[in-house]
Parts: sequence; structure tokens; C-alpha cells
Amino acid sequence: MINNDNSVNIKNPRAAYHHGDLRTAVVVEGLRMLETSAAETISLREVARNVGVSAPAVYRHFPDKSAFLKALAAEGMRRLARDQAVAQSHAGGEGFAASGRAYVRFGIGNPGLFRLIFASGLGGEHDLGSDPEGSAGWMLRENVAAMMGGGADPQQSRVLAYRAWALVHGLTLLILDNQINHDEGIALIDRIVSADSIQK
Amino acid sequence: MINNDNSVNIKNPRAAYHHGDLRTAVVVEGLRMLETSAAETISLREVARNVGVSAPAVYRHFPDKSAFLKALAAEGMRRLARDQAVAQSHAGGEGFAASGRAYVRFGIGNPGLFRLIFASGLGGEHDLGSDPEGSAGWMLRENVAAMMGGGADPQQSRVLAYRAWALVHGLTLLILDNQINHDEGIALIDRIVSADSIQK
DNA sequence: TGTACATCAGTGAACGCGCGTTCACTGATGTAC
DNA sequence: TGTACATCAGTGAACGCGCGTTCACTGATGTAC
Repeated sequence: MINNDNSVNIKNPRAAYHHGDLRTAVVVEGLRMLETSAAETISLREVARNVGVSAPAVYRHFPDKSAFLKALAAEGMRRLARDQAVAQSHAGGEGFAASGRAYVRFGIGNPGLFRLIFASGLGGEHDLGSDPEGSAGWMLRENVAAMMGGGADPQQSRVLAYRAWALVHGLTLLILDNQINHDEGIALIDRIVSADSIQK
Repeated sequence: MINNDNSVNIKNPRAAYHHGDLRTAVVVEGLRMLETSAAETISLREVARNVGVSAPAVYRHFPDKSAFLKALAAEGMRRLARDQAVAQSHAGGEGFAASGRAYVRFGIGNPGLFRLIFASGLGGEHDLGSDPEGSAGWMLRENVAAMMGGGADPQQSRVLAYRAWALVHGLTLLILDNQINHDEGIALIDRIVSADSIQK
């Protein structure tokens, strides 16, 4: 294997990665591999190989493989939330629908990462109301609250929130799993995820 | 390993399974394992072991592992469609919503099988309109057509169909992935998948 | 400025694992005469 | 009814594979004196 810019200098192992740089490099490579591969098919050994480092080196930065995957999922969660926030801030009155569409587009654009974020066994049990600020669940809750106004029936709020979330989540996966034709699905995102389909 | 009723008599290999019975036994065992395990974690060797047969024996009935998984998925598809049809026929005017709820309940009750059905790389590219009669996609199309009456804009029909499908598909997976609390999700199925949330 | 030393992120070798699949085989079955 | 034979669903042994992880190690770094 030929060394590239991300690889470590054989004679001086610490030079390229002191201060946790290998951790970063490994995460970056993991995210890159997720662009074309499913998380379950990614092995620590291959990530290490691609980075130009021996497999055991990774264990200096992660206790085990699942910790590594969790780091990727966390980064994915951040990016998804960021995309949604940006879309929402750029939209006028239809911010909620805009953030939903951003959710779908993120999933379609990042299949491996999107699936990893929601892979059961990694995180889970978000439950609206307990999400960290800025996360998808948090934004969902904020949006529904704003939509309903002050005196909303809390259970009805949850129903609306779940309905909206389910709509965009399901649409994303149906397209990713090729149950809905990819191009047609993309073309119809705006009509499927419309303001009235989400607020009613 | 102790032989059970599904196992083959060692002295007389053909006695238990002549006429393709091993194929059936293997599929039954696969479906049983899917009740508690994800499809990716199921190995041909373990299935064979559980059935009481050597691993190569399975290759008399399936060319390879993926053919075996496809057989499980096909059976799952049949069961899902059957559940939906039953629910729909027992419902009054709200048949569409009823079949949607049945979809969600099927997924919650059969996590491994449900996921396998939609696993990318196995089937895919259903595309409304090309589904075999009785399948989920077929029923979806029929329902939307009935709902819209005769003179429906075909593209709008597709939008409604995809919206309904996405709603129930997403709800199912959010519950399975523990993004929505399991018990709360189940309790809210009827309200989330309501007639008006699906037809509008 | 020079020296001794502790630290710790890397290394290559090795572990046990279970997998999918192939192979040459065996022996019960059903069939033709 | 008896015998020879083709069929073919099973068998156990073996293949190569890549994996996650552990191990004892090395050698560059930064620090204390």
C-alpha cells in the first residue's frame, strides 16, 4: 500500500497524528467509506488500511468497533441537524416542511450515514423531549410547538410530530431501498412533503 | 446436538425430508430465527444446525445464501399483504387506514422479517403499478384509486399513495429503531395513522 | 545545554472465530427387466 | 418376486477468507534535573 497524505510516516509514527489526529483521520475515512458502503460492511481493519495505519492503532482512540461507529453516527446526527436548520432558516413561513425536505434530501445524499444514525442498537430511545438542543428530535419538538401555538394539547402535538417525522423518515427509506423509484421520488419530494401534509 | 422433530434420522437421511421437505423446514426455521434476530446475523450454517442437518445439505435446495434470504422475504411479503387484506376487509369505510395500521403492526410484530422484506439489494424497484396482485404495493394503488374516484389526476394519486406508504413505513421503523418509544408508539398508531392523515 | 527517564501512539505477529462454499462420498429410493 | 442400476439428497472434511481483538514490543517525544 502506497502512503498518501493521510498516512503516517513509517520512521516517525507520531509525526502525522500527534494530538489525536489519527482519531480524526479515522473518522473522516469512515465517513468517506459510508458514502458508498453500508456501515455493516465496514471493518476496522479496512479503515485502518485506508488511513495507512495498522489495525491495532485504532484501539488507541476507540475502545472497540462499536465506539467507532457511534462516533460516525454522532457526526452524522450533527450534519443532519445542521442541514435541517439551514433549510429551515432559508424558508419563509414553511420552515417545518423545508426542514422535513432537508431530512429526506440528507438521507438520499448520505445513505450509509443516514442508516447508521438510526441503526438500532447504537443509540435509540430518543423520545421527543429528551433530545439535545439542535438535534433532529429537538427541532421537531420546537417546530410542532410553534405550529400549535401556546395552548396546544400536548398529546396531539406528539401525534403531529410523530406523523411528520414518520412521513419524511419513511419516504427517505423507501427511496433508498428502491421501493420508490429514485428519480421519481426525488422529483416528488416537494409535493409529498408539503406544508399541509405535515401540519394537519 | 440432540435431534428434535425437525431433524433428520441419521441412518435414513431421506426419510424426514423427501419431496422437498427440507426446503420447507429450512424456510420455517429461517422465519423462526427472524423473530428474534436480524437477517444479517443469520448464517446458513446455523439454520442447518438448528434443523439438524449439515450445512451443505441446504445447497440441494438453494443455489446460495441470498436465494435463501429471498425465499424468506417472499414469504414475509405474502404475510404482510395477507395481514393488510384481512384488516381492510374487516374495516368499514376506513379500509385504507386499517390496512395502513396493519402494515405498522406487522412490522412491529415481525422486526427481522419486515426489515428483510425491504432490505436493499434483495428486491426493490417495486414502483407502484408493477406490483403483483395482492402485494402491498398493489393494494396501495387500488386503495388510492378507489379513494380518488374515477377522474383522478394520476400524478396526484401517486403523491397520495407515496405519502401514505411513507407514513406507515416510517412510523414502523421509528418504533422498531426505538426512536419513538415502543409502547407509546403502539398506543398512538390509531391516531397517527388516521383516515384524514392519509387521504388529504 | 546535556542527560536520564517516563510516556504512550504506534508496530507486526498472532489468537480464535464462524462464515459461505466446494468436494468426493454414501446409501436409501424408485424403476426397468 | 428378485436383481441390477441410475438417481440424488444427504454426509464429513476441507478450502480460504477476513474479521475483531490482544500481545509484547519500539522508538520518538516532552520533561525534570
